[in-house]
Amino acid sequence: MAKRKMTSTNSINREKLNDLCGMEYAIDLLGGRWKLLILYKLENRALRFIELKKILPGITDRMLTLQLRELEKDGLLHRTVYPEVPPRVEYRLTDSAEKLIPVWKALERWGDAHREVQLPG
Amino acid sequence: MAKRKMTSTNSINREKLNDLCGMEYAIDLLGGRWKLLILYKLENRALRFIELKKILPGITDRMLTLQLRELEKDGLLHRTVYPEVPPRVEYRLTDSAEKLIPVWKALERWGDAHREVQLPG
DNA sequence: CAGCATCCTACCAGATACTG
DNA sequence: CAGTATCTGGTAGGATGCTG
Repeated sequence: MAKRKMTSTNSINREKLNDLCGMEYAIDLLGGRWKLLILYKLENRALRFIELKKILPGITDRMLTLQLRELEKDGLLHRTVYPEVPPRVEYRLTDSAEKLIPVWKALERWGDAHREVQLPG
Repeated sequence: MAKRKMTSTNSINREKLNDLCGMEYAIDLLGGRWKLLILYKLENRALRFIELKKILPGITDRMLTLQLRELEKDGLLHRTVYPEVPPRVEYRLTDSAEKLIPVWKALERWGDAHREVQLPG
C-alpha cells in the first residue's frame, strides 16, 4: 500500500480519504504534538499568536505557524487579521472544531485519572 | 524549558509529569500514528500480532512491535503469551485503556461528520 | 507465528537570523 | 507583533534478513 504521510506537519491526502475510517481521518487531522493542544487552549476564546506561544510550553515560532496554518487549512481554525500597526492576528475555533470539545474534555479527564493510577502519591 | 520528547516511540519522562496537564499527558501516551488506532481495533476483543497487522494498513512488524511494547509499558495493553508451538500472543485492553473507549468513539463520530462537511458528495 | 537486529533515509522540528 | 528563511541533527519509520 502506498505510504500515507502522517505527521503533525502534513495534511491529509484527499484522494485516499475513502480508504480511511473516521478514526484514521481524525488522527490524520489532529495527530502530532501540538494540534489538539492548540485547539484545547482556544476553547471558548480567541487568542493571538503570542498568547498561544506563551501557553504552549516549548513551541517554536516556526512550529506554531505551521500548525496554525494546517489547522486553518483543514477547517478547524479561523484566522482573523486586524489591519493595525503593530499587526494583530487572532485565532479561534471553527464550528467543526468546537464539536471536538467533548473529545478533549474526555481525554483530559482520562489523562488526569490515568496519571493518578500510574503515579500514586 | 527542557525539550520534552514527544513521538510515538517514546514514553513520557516521569520526572516532568507535574508540569503537564491531563491533556498533555494523554497526548504523550497516545500521540503518534498508530497507538490510538491499535487500541481502537482492540475494543471488545483480544487480537494476535498477525491479526493486528492485517487490520492496520501499512504498519510494519517493527513499528507494530514498538508500539505494542510501549502501550504495554504505559499500562494500556495486556500481553498474554500462550506457551504453544507455534507461539500465540494475544493483546487486549487494560481497564485504563477501556476507559478511553468513549474518547475514540467520539473522535470517530467527529471524523465521519467532519469528513462529510469537508468532502460533500 | 511473533518477533528482533541491523541498516538506511526522509523529514520533523529546533536554533537562529531576519522582515513587513 | 507576527511571522519567514535557512541550516541542521535526531528520529520516526521502512526494508530486509534471521530466530526461537
